Amino acid sequence: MENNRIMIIDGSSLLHRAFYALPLLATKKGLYTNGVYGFLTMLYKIQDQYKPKYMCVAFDKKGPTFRHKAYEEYKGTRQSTPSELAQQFPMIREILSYMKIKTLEMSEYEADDIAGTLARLGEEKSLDVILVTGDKDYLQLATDKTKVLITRKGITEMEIYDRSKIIEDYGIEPKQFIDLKGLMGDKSDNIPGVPGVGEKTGIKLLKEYGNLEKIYENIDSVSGKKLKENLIENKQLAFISKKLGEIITNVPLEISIDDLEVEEPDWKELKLMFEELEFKSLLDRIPDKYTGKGEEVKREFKAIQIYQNEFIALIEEIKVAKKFAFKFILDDTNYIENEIIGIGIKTPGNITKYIDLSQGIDDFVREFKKIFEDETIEKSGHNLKVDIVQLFRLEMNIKNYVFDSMIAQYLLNPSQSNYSINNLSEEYLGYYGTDRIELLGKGKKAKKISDLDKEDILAHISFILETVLDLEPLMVSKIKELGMNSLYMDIELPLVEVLASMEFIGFKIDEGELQKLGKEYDNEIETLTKDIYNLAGIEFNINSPKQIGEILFEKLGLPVIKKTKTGYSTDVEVLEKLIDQHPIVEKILRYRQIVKLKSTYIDGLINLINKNTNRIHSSFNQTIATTGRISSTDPNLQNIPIRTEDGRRIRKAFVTDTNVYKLLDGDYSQIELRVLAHISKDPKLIEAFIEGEDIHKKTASEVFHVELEDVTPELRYRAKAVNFGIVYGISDFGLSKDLNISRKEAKEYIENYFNKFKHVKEYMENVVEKGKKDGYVETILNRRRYIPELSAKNFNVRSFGERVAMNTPIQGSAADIIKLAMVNVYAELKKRNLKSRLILTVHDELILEVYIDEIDEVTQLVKKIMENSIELEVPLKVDYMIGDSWYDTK
DNA sequence: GCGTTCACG
DNA sequence: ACGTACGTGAACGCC
Repeated sequence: MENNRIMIIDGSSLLHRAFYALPLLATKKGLYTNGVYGFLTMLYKIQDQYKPKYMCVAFDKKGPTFRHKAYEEYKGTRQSTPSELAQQFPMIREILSYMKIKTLEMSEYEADDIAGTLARLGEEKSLDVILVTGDKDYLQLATDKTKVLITRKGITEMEIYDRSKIIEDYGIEPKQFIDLKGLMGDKSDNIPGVPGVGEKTGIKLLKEYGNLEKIYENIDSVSGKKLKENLIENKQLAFISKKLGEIITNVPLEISIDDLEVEEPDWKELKLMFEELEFKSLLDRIPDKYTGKGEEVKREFKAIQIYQNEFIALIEEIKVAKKFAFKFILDDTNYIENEIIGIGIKTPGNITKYIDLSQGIDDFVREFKKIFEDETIEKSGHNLKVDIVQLFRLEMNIKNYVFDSMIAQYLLNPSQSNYSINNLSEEYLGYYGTDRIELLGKGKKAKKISDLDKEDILAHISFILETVLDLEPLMVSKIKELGMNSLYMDIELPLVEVLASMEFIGFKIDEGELQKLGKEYDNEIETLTKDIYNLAGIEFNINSPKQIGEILFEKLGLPVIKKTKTGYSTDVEVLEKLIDQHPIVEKILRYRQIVKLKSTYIDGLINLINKNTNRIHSSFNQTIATTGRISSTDPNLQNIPIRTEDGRRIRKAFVTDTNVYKLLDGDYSQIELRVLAHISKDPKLIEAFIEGEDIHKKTASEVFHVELEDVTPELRYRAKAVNFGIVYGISDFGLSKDLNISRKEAKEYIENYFNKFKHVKEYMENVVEKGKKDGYVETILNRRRYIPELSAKNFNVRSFGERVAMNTPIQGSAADIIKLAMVNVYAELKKRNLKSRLILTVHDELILEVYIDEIDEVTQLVKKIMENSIELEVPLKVDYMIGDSWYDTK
């Protein structure tokens, strides 16, 4: 800071400008942030440009000012600040405090008076003064030393004025702007001025006479009869207006310029704030070392490496403690087959021990197997699924694991996007250390664990394990407080091992079948490509929606049905409406379909077949879906095609291990509607399920007022759409789009439905109300999801919250139920020592590889467990199929 | 890295 | 009047 500048910002003005310049952005939690974001963007921009030595942000203070005393109507027409903006004032103040930029406010004075005063003080100290604002009134403060920086449009453009620029642009001195205000007034502040005098006339008068006093001294010589009359009649108003418009420069501030010197920000707090507000681009401004790199950790973590001759001592330590936390160190995230580099083990109160396993693991396994399998010793960890997979690889069966901090946090807040150990330690323990991503970097530049110094690995592993043990009592008691102990201990925690097992076993793939299908798809793609080029009369990239748009809507002149942010929409919905208009449309639809199958499901799957096992080992994530569902990646096995025959054939490649296994696929029938019947206690719905009726048919009969036997397939189809809509938190718009009917008609369907299923309607109303009151909604087994959107002012955000409130207990309870079934199936198979095994779940479906001799036993067992893991007001029904491939289990 | 599209429940 | 179905993941184009 070699310069001598002071920058004074009108915070109130700038936040207003930013707020209205940007669309109403909200975070996932529903906090509005657009004003704050725009403010910071501007602040950083000008700070980078001018690098002031001193900075300060002035705010208006609530309550009347001396101007109100002088003139009662001052700012009388001012609209009250919308709450979406009002809530952003505390946010920006908090951020400024972390940036170590002083904020000032004074009762009875406005921000501009504070700015004017500081500008004067700055000039007296011979500083260059820069005033930043969105308010033109500041121009009166400009001098040769004081410059005014005014936002122009949006948030990126600003214009700088000093005295000479103002004279050049307006032809009057800055000080004369005060007189100008007296003449023209200010609508937004309800300053009256002289009627009929605007900026042009005002400036003309001031150029001629100099100031308000001189105008009135020479009033007789003013030209224009009407103008002269107005001036005479409103003399008093003019002088009051001038007084109101004058920014005063002698506010009794209790602070000196020296107090405003810019300091080093509190990076740690700033980072947390930017993360909470989801300001990703601003996070780049946080120096690396505060985003968590090595030497700057607030707490230092130590571990010691031990060797084989110390195993006995460690085992003794564990046996005494009856508890330990552990984590494997792997050289990559593909943990099914990558090298195990080491393991960290920590017992409460003792230093973390690290064992290098890269040179040989057998001795370790021999010594520690009994420890991991000892039911009297508790184990804890973070993201234990990965570690349990390692134990499976080493043929160890973990027993009595009691805490996984990642899973615990997911239950406490399933909406979180990052469950890293660093996040948890910051939130619960107020310290942070070095977690994996920060140690290794991400993307292409990512290092390998094996490239790291031993010191870093030791610090990393001890950070994790120490944190886990510190978190455990805090998080467990929180979970108990919220009534989720059973959900945690009986479902989510045991499920970790189930998922680990499913990943470890994998799904056997017939690669030849995929290759064969791929060739068929390729042939068709080739033909389609030629046809499309011919029909278009030009070769182009059919994979580019942009180019398709150009061909269809510009070259071929088809009508535009809908637009996206970036141009024409060309999605299925649009293309299906255009299908009769040009033969190319049908070809494009078909092309899209086949290319999707080829690239995602043929090429994508082949890529992920494990060469050693000929199996696909997907990852099942337990902490992604906010409703409680499990998700699947690399590959996603939960969206393998089924709806069209062309796609469904992919499932022929999903087979069983050798000839001694078959696939068993059991799925819940209508689980979400059954859950709805249970939680709404709707008698009609409950009765329908108890009687075993076709629920869509029954719905059709009720909604369309026809006898059950008169329900046509078309009516049933519509009723099915209504049922889906109910589960999703229905809207007439959504239903009308789905069924291609008018909104009015859709609305009637919904009204009819709610008239017949009155308790469902009540449930919908009650759950939204409960969500608004408590801030969260719950599933049958007390899984909780917070919905801050429910208290949003914005209609769309709030409506979204309401649909989420209606849907989450339904989708989430269904997830509870299938998870419970998975845990029970897994345990029972183990207990009975069966060879059959669970390999996949698809939300309402369980897939097992069943040993041939066990088919009858396992089928009955799975069906029974799935149907009886929980007792509801309605029966649960499971349909199942057995086959040699997933295709055959239809 | 984001937007579009499309696969599933 | 607002502009919307709920929950996911992968491939691709484009900047």
